[in-house]
Amino acid sequence: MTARSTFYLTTPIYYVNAAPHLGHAYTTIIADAMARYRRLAGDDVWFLTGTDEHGDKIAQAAARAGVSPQAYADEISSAFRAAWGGLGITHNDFIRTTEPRHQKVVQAILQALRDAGEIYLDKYGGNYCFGCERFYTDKEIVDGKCPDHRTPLTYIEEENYFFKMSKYQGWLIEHIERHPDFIRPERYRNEILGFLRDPLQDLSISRPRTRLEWGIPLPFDDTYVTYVWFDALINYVSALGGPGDARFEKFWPHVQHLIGKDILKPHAVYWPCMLKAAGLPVYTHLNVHGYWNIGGGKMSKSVGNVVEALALKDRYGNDAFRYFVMREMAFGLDAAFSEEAFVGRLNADLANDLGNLVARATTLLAGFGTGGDAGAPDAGDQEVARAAAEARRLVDAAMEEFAFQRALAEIWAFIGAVNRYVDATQPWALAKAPARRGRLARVLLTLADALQWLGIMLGPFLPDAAAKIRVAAGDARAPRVELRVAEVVAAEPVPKSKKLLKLTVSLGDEQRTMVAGIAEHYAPADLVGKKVVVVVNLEPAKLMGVESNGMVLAGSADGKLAILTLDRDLPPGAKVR
RNA sequence: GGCGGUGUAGCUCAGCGGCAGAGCAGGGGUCUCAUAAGCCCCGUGUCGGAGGUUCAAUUCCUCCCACCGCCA
Repeated sequence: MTARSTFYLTTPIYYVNAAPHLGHAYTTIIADAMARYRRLAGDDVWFLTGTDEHGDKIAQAAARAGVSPQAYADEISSAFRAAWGGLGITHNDFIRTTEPRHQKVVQAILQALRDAGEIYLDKYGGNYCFGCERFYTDKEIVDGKCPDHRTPLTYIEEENYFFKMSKYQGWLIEHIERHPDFIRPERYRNEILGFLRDPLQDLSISRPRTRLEWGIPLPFDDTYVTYVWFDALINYVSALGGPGDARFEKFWPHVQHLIGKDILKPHAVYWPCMLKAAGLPVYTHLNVHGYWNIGGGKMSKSVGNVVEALALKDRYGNDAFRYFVMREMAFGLDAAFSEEAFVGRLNADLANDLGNLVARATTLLAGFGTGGDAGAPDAGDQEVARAAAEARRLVDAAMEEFAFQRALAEIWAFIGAVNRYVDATQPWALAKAPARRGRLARVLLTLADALQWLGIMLGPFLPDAAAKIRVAAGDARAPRVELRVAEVVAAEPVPKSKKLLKLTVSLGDEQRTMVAGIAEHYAPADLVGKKVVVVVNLEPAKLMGVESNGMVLAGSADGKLAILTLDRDLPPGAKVR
């Protein structure tokens, strides 16, 4: 028994300059799987995603489209919401940086930092690229042009506000060294420690409104707006209502961020320094994943094939898509995305191993049932239970470090074990030997247990398939209710009972006593000769001293009660299906 | 240019001082409950190259080559 723990998980907020694609979907899917997994473990989970909506690029795109920046952001943000709906994402909140609740917290934090002397105004000049929304150093410039856009740069001299990030360099290095899994996997931690070996610069956090209108105004100087990261990163705090809010106080101390490696530096360097300066606890873990390579080339947000990749979800199903991205990519490393690999996984893992196991188990359970006295578990049966427990332990360990691919591999190792168990025990052969019915029942119970376990453990990864498996396993275990037509041959009140009648019913070849709670609605004489519907395979039960061997079916509503009868005649004992 | 990473079976990768591993693909066999699925069997690969340390190196060290990342 572990104590119920609190867990706050975030995805990045996605920039609304592009429609949702594979990169966004991967991050969000693994976050969802993690959130579902922790909920399954009984944790108190808050799972946040959202959209980042300010900046030049949005303003420009809106102008090109002939709409306001807000209308433009509304449209793309809705597309993200819709995409997550389609993928069955179970986020608890969706934040947008244009929402008042976010702007309020950003401004409060900026003002507090300004008051504390953490923000200062300074003048500087440099070569600026409007496309990149940033200055370039002389060394970076290629032939006097932007190294990225290949367009001419503009020399700009202006005053801006700066955050005193450099003063936190020593603290940050020490924090990372004292918490080895603060940034994980390790390769990204090393990358940041390498970066921090050189002096850290202060961070420019503003842009003059003359140049950039579409942003959050600085609370202490409204001729400026907040620039990029001070706006975007604070979403993780503002979505909880900010310091002082009950939700913030509850979840913030347990926050873990999930990001792609493209935004490592802001999250690993700027964000901890910002939090430290604001007097807020830093996150517990920054979990960093790699890129998807598509068709041999780099994944790029502007390339159409990343959108096509997401379309495979519609062609092959949500579960298949989720499974592929989580199983194929080793967390933290890059991976290749191709329809060929996708279909390979689909066939080998989902259809052959899992799908076939569920199909054969369902048929076996439905065909032979789990009724009757089950024999004692033998070593093979116990091994299945042991394998399930071991798999659970390994999946827990893998999920602790966001190793989704390993978690799935462990579950599939169990699926392999169950397939081997079915082959070894051969329930179809046991069914042909009447003397081995007890053994058969035990094997089928073991199989039903295994199926049930899979239905639960696969839930975070394959929500739809897992739900179907749980239904199949539940049906197998639930004793099938056996219904018959019965004729009431005698009826009398049960002594000292207001509600109960003792009925004697005929099932054709036998007579039984059944006690029914219908005395307030039917007189004994009204019932004799009636054809009713009864349950015949119940355990005997004693009611007010009378043993009842079955149950008469009746419906009730608003104090009225009616027993089920036939609208045509059938002989007593007729089966009801 | 500086720092770091990676290079292992056809493919994707694990192992990281003690006789080279897994999954997939491929070949063979077998069962019939099952989705032409399952299960069983089949891998001598200069562990990128060259040197070195060691009784012993895929594993540690140095250099080189190739690719990748971060920084400039």
